[in-house]
Amino acid sequence: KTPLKQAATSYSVLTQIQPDCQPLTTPPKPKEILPADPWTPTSNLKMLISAASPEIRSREQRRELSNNASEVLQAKHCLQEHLSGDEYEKSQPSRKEKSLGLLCHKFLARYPDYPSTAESNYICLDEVAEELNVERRRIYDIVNVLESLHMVSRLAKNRYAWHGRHNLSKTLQALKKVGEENKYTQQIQMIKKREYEHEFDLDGERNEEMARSFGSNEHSEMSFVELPGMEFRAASVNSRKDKSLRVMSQKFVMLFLVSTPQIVSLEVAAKILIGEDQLEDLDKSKFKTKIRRLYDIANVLSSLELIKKVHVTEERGRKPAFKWTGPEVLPNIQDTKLETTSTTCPPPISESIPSKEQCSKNLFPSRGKQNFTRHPSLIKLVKSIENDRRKIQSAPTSPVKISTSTDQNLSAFPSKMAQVPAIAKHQLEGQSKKAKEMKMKSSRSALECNLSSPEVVPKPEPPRTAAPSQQPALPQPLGVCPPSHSSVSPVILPHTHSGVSYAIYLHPSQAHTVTTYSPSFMLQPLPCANVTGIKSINSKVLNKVTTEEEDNQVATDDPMKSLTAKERPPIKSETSSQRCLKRSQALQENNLIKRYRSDEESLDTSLTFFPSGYLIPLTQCTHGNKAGFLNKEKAGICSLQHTTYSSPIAVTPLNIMLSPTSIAAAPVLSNSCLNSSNTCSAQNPSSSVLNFTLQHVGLIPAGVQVPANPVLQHMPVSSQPENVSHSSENMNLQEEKVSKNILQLLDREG
DNA sequence: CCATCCCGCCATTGG
DNA sequence: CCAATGGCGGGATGG
Repeated sequence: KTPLKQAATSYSVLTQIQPDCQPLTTPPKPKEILPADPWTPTSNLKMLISAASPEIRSREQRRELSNNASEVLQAKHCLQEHLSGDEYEKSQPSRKEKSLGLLCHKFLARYPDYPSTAESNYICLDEVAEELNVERRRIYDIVNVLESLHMVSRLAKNRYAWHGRHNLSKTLQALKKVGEENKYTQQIQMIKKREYEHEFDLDGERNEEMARSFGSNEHSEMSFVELPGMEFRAASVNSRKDKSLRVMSQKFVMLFLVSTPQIVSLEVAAKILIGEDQLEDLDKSKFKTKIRRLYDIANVLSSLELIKKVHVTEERGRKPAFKWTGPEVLPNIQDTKLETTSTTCPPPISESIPSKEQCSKNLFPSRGKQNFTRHPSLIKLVKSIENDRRKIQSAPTSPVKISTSTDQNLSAFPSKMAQVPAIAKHQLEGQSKKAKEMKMKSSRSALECNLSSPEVVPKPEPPRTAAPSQQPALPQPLGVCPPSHSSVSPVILPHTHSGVSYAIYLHPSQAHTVTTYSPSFMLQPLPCANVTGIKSINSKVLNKVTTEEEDNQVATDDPMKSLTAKERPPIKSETSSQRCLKRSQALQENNLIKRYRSDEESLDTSLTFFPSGYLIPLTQCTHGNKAGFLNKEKAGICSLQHTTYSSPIAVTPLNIMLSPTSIAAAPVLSNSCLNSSNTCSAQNPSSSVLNFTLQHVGLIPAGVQVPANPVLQHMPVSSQPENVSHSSENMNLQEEKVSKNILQLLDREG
């Protein structure tokens, strides 16, 4: 409102930006370096640029045009528009310029990513607020989420310490772990599932089941996740840990770290974050508020370049979502010695040993005042384990032993197979709007394509470039990855990720719709219903993620949609009849679902999990032959790395890479998939995968199909065994995990 | 219209 | 008790 405001901002920003030089002290407030020139769009522009450049400077290795830069540029454009038009708009800082994101950039620009010594940088809220010319309130917003990442810590009122990204890696590890313990993956699935059902919406009876499905889901609240080593001092000042924004922020991050295509839609996030306290409370206003907060958090996370905004498009329309762009988080196996170098951030650390030691305590503080908030989760873990045990014991069916089964969220499980992005999307250079932009985008996306997948598949037919020659190399899948790009290609690391996602390849005509979905859903009884799926037959766009520059369509995970998808090409005759029956069958299936549901009920969260042995990471997608096969099968499946681009035309087939493990596990697959294989004529995806896989690996001749277990075939509800055994497996592994951790701990201390 | 999210009121905290 | 914090959601804004 006041012109002074702007002027002040501009100089303060200009002068504060020497973080690289003297990180040791809070930059003195230079009062009159710049004769605060009157506010003009131009000056503001300058400010923005200057704000940006040091940022960029400080992270040379960064991708050229990161969100960071682009964001600023965007603002710049905005301003330029103002300029060109009429600069009469002098007084309108324009909402964007006051955005939290921008503010956050300014804030971050003041401090180095990796301060040389942790203790040296202090932040005085007052000061910052003043210098940045914002309401103090806003600073709190920023600082809170920074604190949730342990990039800062509170020292006293008005006083924070700046740690930069030194702790980031550890924090993320911790968060991921907690997220796993919280079964966030499952919760996400749950939400999506329900969402789907809702949409499926047969007659008015959807609410009834919704109510209880979450019932078992009493998730004890977890509180702020502390980083060991950061807690000192905290006790006195940090007593109030229940600050929701911080916790919320952590949880939000967890969602990313836990879900496999690291994309989280606001909606899902909000639901989960709400669902934790109060279960089903589709309170509209509460939801709305949650979303609001998430935007706030997302903004600063974006500024930190940990996430970026994308869109998940499905038949309903596009939903806002965010994609993790931060460092890959490895399950923390390596001890404190080896700093897991994040892919994104240069690990300049060399002398930060003190701080590291400080943090290196252990992730599971066992006693003393270290009893920070870590405990609740542990407790919860135990609780949930016991719970599981109980459930299992009371389970109606005796568990079937599945050797390789593993829970999704056991990241520790050595599925050595690296996942390499499977599909590459080639941009159609058909249309043009803004030449330059276009150029930029396409080049960039091409780049990303390259990164995510060794080869770009221009068209389906001539697999020329493609690598039919590319044999499914079992042992080392990684080789293919271009090592260069940092932030975009975290893939390089052997992706120990637990949950692997799969993509369904659609018929060429459906084009631009590649979907990833998480395996766990495949075993759901729902597929049947799906297949009968109403709009599925023609539904073209199932799910896609669009980047800001809506050029790239990224695959995302939405089990439902994707399932719907595979129904597509009605090849067999039965399909038609099936279609006729759609309606009635649908109802029938609905019942089926319910039945299943109730059965499920005895089983905790009741999600059927895809044993990890089923992981079928894909190296890459290649020629069209396979595509044909897949299409015929109505579904192809491959695992995706986070980003996948689909071409409007090209159906990108795949190479499946199998590890011995998965092969071993394969037979089981036929078992577990039958539940969906009878009612619907459509072939069950799982068996498709199996067959495809086996064929591909040469275990069975092409053309031969491994039939689903004939006996079980007519048992609609048959997933229980897996479920059970699964849970138990899960439990065991978790326990094992815990004990391992404890051992580690002891080891370290000893 | 609707996705975003700025703004600042006002309840809590904590010093 | 008062300043520091930080829920919270109305309503503005840009696309």
